[in-house]
Amino acid sequence: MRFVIHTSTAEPIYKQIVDQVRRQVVSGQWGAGTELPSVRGLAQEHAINPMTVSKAYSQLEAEGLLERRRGMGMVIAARPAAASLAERLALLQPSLSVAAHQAVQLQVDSLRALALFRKCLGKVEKP
Amino acid sequence: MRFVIHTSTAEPIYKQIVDQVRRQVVSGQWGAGTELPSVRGLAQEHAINPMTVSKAYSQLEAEGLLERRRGMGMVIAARPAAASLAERLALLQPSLSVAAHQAVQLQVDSLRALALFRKCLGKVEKP
Amino acid sequence: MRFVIHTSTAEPIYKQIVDQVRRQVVSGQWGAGTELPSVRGLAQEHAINPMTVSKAYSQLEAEGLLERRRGMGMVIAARPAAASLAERLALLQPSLSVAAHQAVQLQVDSLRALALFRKCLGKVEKP
Amino acid sequence: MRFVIHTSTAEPIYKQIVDQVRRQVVSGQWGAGTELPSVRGLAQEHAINPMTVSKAYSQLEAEGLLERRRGMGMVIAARPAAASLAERLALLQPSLSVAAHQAVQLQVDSLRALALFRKCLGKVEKP
DNA sequence: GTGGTCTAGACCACT
DNA sequence: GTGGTCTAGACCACG
Repeated sequence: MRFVIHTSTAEPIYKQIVDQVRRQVVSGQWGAGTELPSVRGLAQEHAINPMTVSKAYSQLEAEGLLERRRGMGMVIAARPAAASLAERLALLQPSLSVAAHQAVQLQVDSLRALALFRKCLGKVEKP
Repeated sequence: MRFVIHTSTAEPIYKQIVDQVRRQVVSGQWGAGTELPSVRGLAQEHAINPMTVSKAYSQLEAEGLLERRRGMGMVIAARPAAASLAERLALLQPSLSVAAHQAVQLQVDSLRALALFRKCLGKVEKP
Repeated sequence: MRFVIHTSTAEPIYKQIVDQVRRQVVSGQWGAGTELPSVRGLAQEHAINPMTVSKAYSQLEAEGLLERRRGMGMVIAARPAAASLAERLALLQPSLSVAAHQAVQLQVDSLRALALFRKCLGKVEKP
Repeated sequence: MRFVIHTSTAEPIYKQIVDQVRRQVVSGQWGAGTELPSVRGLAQEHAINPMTVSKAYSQLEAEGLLERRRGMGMVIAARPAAASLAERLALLQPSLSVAAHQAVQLQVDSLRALALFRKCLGKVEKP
């Protein structure tokens, strides 16, 4: 239930919140019904504006990831099953296409590019 | 000598141009003296604003990567030898780190992610 | 290309904008590529805050109904053809169901309810 | 004596209750002395907060539509005769105006809109 | 010129 | 207590 906010990064604060909630839900750590910190509470805790938090929550609500309990805060919404493997691969492809394009432009051959990607995966999985 | 511009991406157009020129030079594919497309030509070809192309060229000129030949457009500046493999891998890493991060968030295991990346590389090399 | 904004209504301003754009697109009156008034322009024209307009546009962009042309304002996104008559009737039905429910509770018979509705339609068409 | 509560609608719960009672009384279906469901009973039946029901009843009491009988719950207050047809039509008009506005924006012609409304009325009367 | 982001502070509605 | 909405004004990135 903890958020890490970097106010000095280029990434917008509201986006940091959105992504963190999204990850917690996708990874199953926050199941349906989990209550989120209140807009004002989260804002005060990190010394940011309540509007900024509200914007993040609103976006997550629009996505169907959060539900508003009137007068009682936001909770993780009931969700359909996780996306299929094919769907998740389709979501992953754009980033890999971009990287592949860069590898070719940099004259990095496929073997080395794949080795580097494997290394990156290892780092992310066990940092 | 071809540019690929995505106008619907979050990445600014001028940055796409800068990065692509940089990679072509760093990888040694565009040697010193190579002529770049004219500002107007490139702008018209991709239906973007000439100011945007100009901004990208100006930034590259400020870096010393391009030289302005009066009345003859821009050419790749005289440069030391192409970057080493290690340098090129360092330039490639950020994109792969992002993709790796997304793969883990999407619960796509390493084997499948690597297979997808290999497929993307194949597509770019032999389209 | 005109918006009607009621600041004294209970309905939020940003929602009025969202709904009006949505209907204009769904009914085919605003085709793909139609340019929308700028955030600042629309705000000034109706004496409302630019943030309010921005919020509406952002929501429409998240829905995929609008596209952001960087530095050039928002346009109606490329979309499938206008919704069929059946789809438009489906969008209209909820409001009419609510009204029908109220009519029955108010003991207003169907003939009189229909007559009143016809009158309302006349007013809207030729105000 | 039944209420229909939609918790996922934008319309506040307390207002749904107030409006439904008001219409039943105005149309003469609930005469003076009719007993209303208890705050707790109604709240439990629809899984809503008793405070919400209480707020609705209090507002109706303030209007003079309900009377509090100590220890015996609320009853419809003694009232002049049911509202005239004109008054009831005036209460119905706002909903129909909204629907008419939407019909025009959706390019649904009057004939079809009226036909759809007739269908909705039929459904509500004989569900 | 365009939209995006954030802040500070106000008022409202709902539970 | 909760979130929603709006205002006013600031700064930034992009074209």
